[in-house]
Amino acid sequence: MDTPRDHLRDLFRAAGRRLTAQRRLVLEVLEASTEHLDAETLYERARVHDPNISLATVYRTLAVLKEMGLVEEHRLGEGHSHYESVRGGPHYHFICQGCGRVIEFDTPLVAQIEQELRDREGVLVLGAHLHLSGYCAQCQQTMHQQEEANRQ
Amino acid sequence: MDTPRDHLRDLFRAAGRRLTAQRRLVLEVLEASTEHLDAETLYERARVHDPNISLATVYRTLAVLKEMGLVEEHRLGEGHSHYESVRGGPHYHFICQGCGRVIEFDTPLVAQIEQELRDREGVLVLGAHLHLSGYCAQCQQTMHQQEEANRQ
DNA sequence: CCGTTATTGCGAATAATTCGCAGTAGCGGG
DNA sequence: CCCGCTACTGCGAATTATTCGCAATAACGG
Repeated sequence: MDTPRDHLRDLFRAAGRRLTAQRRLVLEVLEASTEHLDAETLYERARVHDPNISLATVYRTLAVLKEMGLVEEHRLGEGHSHYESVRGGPHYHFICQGCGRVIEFDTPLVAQIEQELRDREGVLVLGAHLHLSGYCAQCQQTMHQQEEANRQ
Repeated sequence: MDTPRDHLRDLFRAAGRRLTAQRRLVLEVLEASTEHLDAETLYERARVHDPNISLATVYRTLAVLKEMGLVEEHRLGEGHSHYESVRGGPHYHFICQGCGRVIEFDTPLVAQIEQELRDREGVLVLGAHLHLSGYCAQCQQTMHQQEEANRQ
């Protein structure tokens, strides 16, 4: 029976790459977090376990993991990216323009859209990012209150 | 009866902003293109009509237009953004990881997803980006051929 | 036509990511 | 278990994309 670790090494071998301590570490840090981490945060957390790891390696590792489909990159409107390990099914994001809060959700309708596009265009869909934006319930209320205040 | 130009000025006035020649130009360049332009390209094209316009102004104008909802920003995996003037309905993108080709499409299912989220979370959805990726029909074929070649 | 002040152009500053290179370490084979 | 090949790493410098500070300019309401 395969241990998860062996399985991981096989994945790398199959991709013609080497499973290094740094790559394992980056992946572990990502999997240990439920949030989406940016490269800098990831770097800091990884450094706790390996003070010698470099930021460049973090970036290079993220690129590799992304290419292997183990990690997903999100660009939520800021200047930098956030990364997340791919487990469970795909899921999508709503980001509040007021407070920056991110709501994650899932829906089978995206798969349906992929299906449609596959049928219509003959494409092979490997990844899907759905990024809604607007205002969360809380911020909508805040805005209404401000409007009333301005009207005085 | 309003001319389109007057209408544009009103839009800016309503937002407490001024309609300058540069802003008009950036918008015109964007509307004249069917593709998504990045800031640099936009800058070059704008310079044809106004050699003095600066790249900083292009960026600032894009930020304003985006805030006003006249322009949409797309981050399709590269290091930089692409911009597109908002006309017609919303539409979504598939990008081929092989050749970089972008297929635009539309589907009412996204509106349905928005609806669901609105009902479930009480959020107000203002923008939706759906970004699928994978391989186009052509690149899939190319890949199969390469695989066979490697097998020899 | 005037005054206020948003906007611009310029070049410098930042932020995020990538690169070049010399040294290190995976891992397949003996 | 050791060797050799070469992918990978750390480092600091280089790029790329975008933003900022500031003095000069120009929109537009009155």
